[in-house]
Amino acid sequence: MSGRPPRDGPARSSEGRTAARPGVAGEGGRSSLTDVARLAGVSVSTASRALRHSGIHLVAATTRRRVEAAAKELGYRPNPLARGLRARRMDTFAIMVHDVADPYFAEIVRAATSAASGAGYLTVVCSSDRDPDTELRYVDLLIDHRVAAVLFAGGGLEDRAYQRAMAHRIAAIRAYGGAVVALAPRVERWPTEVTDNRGGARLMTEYLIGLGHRKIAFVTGPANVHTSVERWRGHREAMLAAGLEPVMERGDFRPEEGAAATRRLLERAPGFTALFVASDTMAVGALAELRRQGLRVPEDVSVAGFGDVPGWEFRDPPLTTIRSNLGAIGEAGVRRAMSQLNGTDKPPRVRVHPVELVVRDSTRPLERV
Amino acid sequence: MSGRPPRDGPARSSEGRTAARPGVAGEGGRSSLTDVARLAGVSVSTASRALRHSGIHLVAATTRRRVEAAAKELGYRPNPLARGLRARRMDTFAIMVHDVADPYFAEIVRAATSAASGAGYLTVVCSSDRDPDTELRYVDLLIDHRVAAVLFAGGGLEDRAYQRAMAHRIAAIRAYGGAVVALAPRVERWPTEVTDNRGGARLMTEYLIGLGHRKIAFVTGPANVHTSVERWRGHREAMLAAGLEPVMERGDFRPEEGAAATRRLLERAPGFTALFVASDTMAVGALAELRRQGLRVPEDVSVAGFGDVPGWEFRDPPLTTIRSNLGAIGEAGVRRAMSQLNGTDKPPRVRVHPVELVVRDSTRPLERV
DNA sequence: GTGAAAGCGCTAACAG
DNA sequence: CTGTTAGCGCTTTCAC
Repeated sequence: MSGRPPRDGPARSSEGRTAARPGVAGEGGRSSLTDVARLAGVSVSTASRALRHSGIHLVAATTRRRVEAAAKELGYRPNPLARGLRARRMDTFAIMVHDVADPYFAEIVRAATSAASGAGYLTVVCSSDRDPDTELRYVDLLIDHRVAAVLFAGGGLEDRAYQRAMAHRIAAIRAYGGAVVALAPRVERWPTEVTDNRGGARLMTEYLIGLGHRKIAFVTGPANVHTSVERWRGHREAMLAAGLEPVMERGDFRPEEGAAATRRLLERAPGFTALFVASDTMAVGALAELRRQGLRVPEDVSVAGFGDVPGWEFRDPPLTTIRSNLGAIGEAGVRRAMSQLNGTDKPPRVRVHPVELVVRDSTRPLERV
Repeated sequence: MSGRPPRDGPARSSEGRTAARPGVAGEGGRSSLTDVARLAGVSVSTASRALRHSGIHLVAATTRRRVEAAAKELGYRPNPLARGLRARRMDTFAIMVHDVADPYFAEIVRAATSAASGAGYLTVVCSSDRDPDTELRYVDLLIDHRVAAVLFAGGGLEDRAYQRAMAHRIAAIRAYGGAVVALAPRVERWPTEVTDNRGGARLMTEYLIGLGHRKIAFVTGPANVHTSVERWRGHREAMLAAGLEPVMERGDFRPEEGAAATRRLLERAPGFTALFVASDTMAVGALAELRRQGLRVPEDVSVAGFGDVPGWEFRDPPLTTIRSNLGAIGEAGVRRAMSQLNGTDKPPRVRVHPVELVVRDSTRPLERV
């Protein structure tokens, strides 16, 4: 029973290069269940049962031990493709983001891929550039590959045609037993793990008002992204509740656009003493623009962000912002997908993750002149 | 020939929910090659040939047209799992990074996933946290999944045990026809697309020397990462060539560590007039630390980075840095993998991508007192 | 408790 | 040029 196991399958010549070393893991999963069964002296089906349903007793204890020993000796690793073909579904996740290079999404991706790999799942990352067609094409590919779950990290797009097209695809995913999770607000009624966009925006606005600011300008994301809508809604509510007039401009979540929106605000509504940019990424651009125009932060204008991307506390000035726990959302998304897959998902459908106000140096009380 | 195609396979009850709508794409790839063949009135193998080898004429033109029409009518999409099982390899890429949340890697990932998807490939992202074991476990999973290629975006680790373990796995990948590409310096002799780390470090150092600086401090990455070694080497060469004494500290590419290394440098070798931090990410930390210690940039000390992560030109002060074209490297990596897969890869094995000196506001000529 | 057999969807000999 | 056959590696009836 020592040395190389017998193998009479169609051996490819190149296979000889890496000689099978029994017991050494990571040799590339070269021996199949057939090999294991043969070495253990049982049929393939028994081997399958022994290795798979380790909980239930479908197989005699001694047989199971023999199979397990054989598997270990051969360094057996099941072939996920064969399994997936049979099960009509792969043990693979996918995460859809608007832009992986945006630190906000990168952080979610980091947490999600890490959580998934902990459960032995690989994660496909799709960066859609916020383009509906690209996103739909990606989803088609994901369906072809029968991924177990798709996590949509970006806010939904408010576009009827896109939503209809997406609905068909989601039905297809569900049809083969796949799961879908939203990590940002969407019209579709999917299981959702989301940051408290509206509450966070309200919280920050109330904080600024509490500092004595009355003329507060606001920069949000694109009108067709649900996340932007929620943040704008929260800000607006707080402003109106305080009897203040909201002033808003939009960017597309990139620093350049944060700068451009700030420029427009400076022209359209000069004299604001606080600027709330509902995205840290855009806030960087806003700070640059204010500097360019000779305005000091926070002396001349207080600036607040949203998101609190880790590592950004090193900027100058350190930004007051709303901290969303991006890592928690990524992990929760994976857990949520898992529980859908094994049928243990429970209400509530939408789980809102609390945010936290982080006060740093970019905001200060309004000095009454 | 209208309406629902006949289908006598074992229909699952849930399948009725999304009725097959012939001609409508994206229905989830529900009809198989068997369905197409039946509709076209040919055998499965003929259908396969007609759809696959569209270039060569293995099939009569009329037959092909009939098959293509049937495929289109059914919205047929080949099942990559079945194909992969047969071909012993999937049409999927993987990219291994030290940390997806590091903008440096995020940018490479963005470019690579985008290039891959252009060719119809999905991309699995693995974030190893610079941990050899995590990385090896990931590679095992990738091998199980028979990914077509693995792109290693992070510098290799200088650890014999890790290198040996990796060598076995790479052999396994090659054994099934998979490709491997390095996007950073490594001891392993893989096809490589890499930024000019050494030349870039030399270039920046010469620039600083040209500004009149004589006491130049240097921060590089971890000693066991090959990228760090290259940058340190370039810096050292330029310093010695100018008859100057190099002073170096190490960080681990995170801002916190950039700050810590700077602090150590300030203690150990106070009085330097220029600080070259061989990573933009760490430079952010360095800037924060200098500020904390009351040193102005660039008045008191010039600071230079390495990498030029897009979007970071908005920081204060805008950083003088070495621009690596991260996007180009990501794309080149995918192209390189492709050419290995179809056997058209050509020398040179290592392709070095040129860098560019980007002068901004964080450096200035030394003022002779 | 175990084995034989069928089949997931596709491709590639091998005949004809 | 096209059909028949034989798997890729695994899981799951269905018998015994």
